[in-house]
Amino acid sequence: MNHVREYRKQKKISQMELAKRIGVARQTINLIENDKYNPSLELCLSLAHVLGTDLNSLFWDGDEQQ
Amino acid sequence: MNHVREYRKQKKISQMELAKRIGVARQTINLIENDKYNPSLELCLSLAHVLGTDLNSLFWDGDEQQ
DNA sequence: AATAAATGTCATATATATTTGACACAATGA
DNA sequence: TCATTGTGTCAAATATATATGACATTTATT
Repeated sequence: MNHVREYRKQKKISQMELAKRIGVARQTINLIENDKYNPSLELCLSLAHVLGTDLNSLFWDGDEQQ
Repeated sequence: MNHVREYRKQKKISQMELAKRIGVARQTINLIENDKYNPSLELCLSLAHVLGTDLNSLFWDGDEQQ
């Protein structure tokens, strides 16, 4: 239940393009977008930077959002 | 360069106590505090919840902090 | 000073994130 | 309709996060 896909589409780039910019495999992006696994912090930080946002916006849901 | 240790000390709990509450090994906490590796997102989320804070406060440093 | 608690660290084992290559199918555009 | 691009997914291999047990050292606490 993260917001990676939304932010990626907002940037109008493909999974492959996003993967290339971050330096991971396309499958990694795909699996993260579909909540199939559990990325490392370093990868989350790269995603946030490349997508022009921050950790909370991508991965922190619910009530206690600041 | 995360802020786990600061928030843990603020809560006045040991690495062992924090590890127990989160359900990981004490070494895992120790290595994260000392930037020896790269926790999973799920673990980061647990840390944020148990420490009463959020992802950005623990792991998002620098300029673009919101 | 002595005892206990907290921390740093090592070595080995296991679970799982991530990679690579490939294929099928959907969507898009020529 | 054909070609292209994007996406979902599978299987096998590799890298690395995490666990377990142990020990040394530092930091309270008495």
